[in-house]
Amino acid sequence: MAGQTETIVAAILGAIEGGSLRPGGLIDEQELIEAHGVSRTPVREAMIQLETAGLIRRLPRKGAVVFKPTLAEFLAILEVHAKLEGQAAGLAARRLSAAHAAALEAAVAACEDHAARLGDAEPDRYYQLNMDFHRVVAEAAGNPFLLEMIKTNARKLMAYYRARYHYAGAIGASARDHRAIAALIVARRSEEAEAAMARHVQFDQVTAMDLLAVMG
Amino acid sequence: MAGQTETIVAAILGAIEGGSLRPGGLIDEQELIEAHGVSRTPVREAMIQLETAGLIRRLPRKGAVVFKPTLAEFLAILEVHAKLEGQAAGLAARRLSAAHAAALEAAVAACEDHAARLGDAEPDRYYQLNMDFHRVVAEAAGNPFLLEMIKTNARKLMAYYRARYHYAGAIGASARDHRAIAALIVARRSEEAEAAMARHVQFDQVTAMDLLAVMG
DNA sequence: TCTCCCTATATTGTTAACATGATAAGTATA
DNA sequence: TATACTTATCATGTTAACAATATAGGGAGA
Repeated sequence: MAGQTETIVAAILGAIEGGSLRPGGLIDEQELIEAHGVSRTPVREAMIQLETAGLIRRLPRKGAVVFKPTLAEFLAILEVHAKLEGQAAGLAARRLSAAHAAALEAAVAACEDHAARLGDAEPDRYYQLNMDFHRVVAEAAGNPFLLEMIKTNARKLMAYYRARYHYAGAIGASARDHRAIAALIVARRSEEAEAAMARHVQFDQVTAMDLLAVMG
Repeated sequence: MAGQTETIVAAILGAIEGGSLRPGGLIDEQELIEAHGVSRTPVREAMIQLETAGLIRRLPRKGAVVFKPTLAEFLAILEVHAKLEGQAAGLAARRLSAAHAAALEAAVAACEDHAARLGDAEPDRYYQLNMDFHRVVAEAAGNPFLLEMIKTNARKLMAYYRARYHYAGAIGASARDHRAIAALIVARRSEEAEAAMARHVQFDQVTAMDLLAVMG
């Protein structure tokens, strides 16, 4: 009967990543209690963990909501996130193992395949492929702390990433970026890989404004 | 009677930063309960927060200990930390306000003053001045998320930073670095400031090995 | 004397109940 | 009719007690 808090945390994280809990969405404490048959404490502890990680916010007497960054917060997180993803790509170029190289190729190929066969259709599925690509790069960097930070930040920006692929041509452009970045990593061109990844993540302000318009 | 958890968190953080709680040191739950006259829950919640932030570790049946990185962890954190501090310096060079410029000059001057008047003496006091310098730069970057990440990472590396200034000549070298970095920031030479700060933070492996030898 | 097993104890996760403070609703008065 | 005050309800932080589990220590047997 150990680890009820972790179960709740996993459940909430799953709901956030799965998209059933959207940024700004309320997390019903009572519902979680009944759904998992536990008391308030494990749920409460799970909330504290997620709040500390910055993934939810507990508003006084309003309940907990999934973190939904303001425009300023969004830009601030993105600024750092782009840097970290860039570092990951740069390190991956220096440390790429055979296994990671294979995984990287597979991830890029999957993105290209989606773009070629489906075009702009099924953006949510491409979102998953995109996640895979970035995860593989971060893992190939061989720095667990960097990986963890990237994961957490990505979750905060998730809703915007998701919305991104609803724009015409976005998926094709993303897949081409991925191929270019992967080529630089495989070629061990660390600094160029770093710069290319940072550029890829920190998309231009016009795109950012588009997304913010959609997300409200 | 609100905010007992926060009180406990602040107390532990203060003890860590003050140096009375060293990395690897045990955090006595019972002691905190008695010292603050609270029950287990607020203490427990404080522990969860600090563990999520990565500042402490809760070992099963061994109690909670202040996070003490292994060699591999230390290097991994430092690798990311240097990047983030570098970014902060680069952004500060672009965004420096008059108020921050004044604060920066004061922080650097304090470091130089210590080096000139005290030399290698009172390393723990210089440690505080060093913290001030890095905090000012991070604040001048104008990115609250970046600031928070740097703070948390710095706390994890704290013990090593502290030990660093016990080496002959370390304080003088640090103060000179600070002056050079500040000059680049004031001159708005963003990329050079970023590179200089990254180099300053990610000290060479020889130094790292020295510190690890001391810290065990 | 050494090893294995059993028991006692202590730590930790969990529960239910309590206390407090805020918000909302309803009523009364201007 | 609108506003202000009072009351009731609900959310939330906190407490104490309970339950389960692992570890350590002691005793017994080889």
